[in-house]
Amino acid sequence: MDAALKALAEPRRREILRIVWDHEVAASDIAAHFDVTRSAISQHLSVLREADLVVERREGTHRYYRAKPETVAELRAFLDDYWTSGLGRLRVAAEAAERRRRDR
Amino acid sequence: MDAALKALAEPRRREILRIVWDHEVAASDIAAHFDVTRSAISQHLSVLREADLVVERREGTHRYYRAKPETVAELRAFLDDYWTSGLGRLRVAAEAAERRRRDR
DNA sequence: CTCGTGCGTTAGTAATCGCTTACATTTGCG
DNA sequence: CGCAAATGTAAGCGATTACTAACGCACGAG
Repeated sequence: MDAALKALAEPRRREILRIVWDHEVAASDIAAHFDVTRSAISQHLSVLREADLVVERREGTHRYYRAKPETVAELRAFLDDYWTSGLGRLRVAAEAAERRRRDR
Repeated sequence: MDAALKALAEPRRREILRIVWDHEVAASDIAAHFDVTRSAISQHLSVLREADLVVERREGTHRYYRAKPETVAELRAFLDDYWTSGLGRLRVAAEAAERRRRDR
């Protein structure tokens, strides 16, 4: 999950994920969208695959990538929880105030 | 916005932002939560401040930090849009298919 | 079997990151 | 003023990042 968020902190990878969101796209077709080398894209795809954000299917000499909706959904849920889990935050802040009072 | 997402890709900074979510907390109180140096936390706070995710208020020798809800909301909106903006994705995928057909 | 194509992998590089240690700055207090 | 507390800043370090260039490998066509 942490790996997924880190992977999407990179704009290029966000764009790649968009491209393969609901279609399988071959690596070279993905690379055609960018000004960088195929190699760079291949490495980005590795990062996305290791973060489990995309899946790869091989067919002949081609390699098709597609977003993995489960992981995307998990990441989304993780963030939604982050924005809204106020209880944990309040507790931690209260502890800080408490500690400050005690240590003086 | 990009800076904000990048800032939150770091677990420590996510935790810091949580701590100052709805309370002003002094730098040293924030640092007390972690095993790393005050200095490291100070640098994390700089990153968060430059990403406009927190604001700083000085009072005497203290420096109080608090999350900036506007930026958090913007980031959240940006991501919500990312997850759901399907039209752009379809267009891009269609272009890829088109290009592939043309180039053969 | 051999050659071109599609892609990954390796090696190398400049930049950035997260961290520590040491020093600087500001503020309040006696 | 002189010292201590709260905090930032600077310098340096090992790890990682995003990239390029070059090579390697598997597959399909002839």
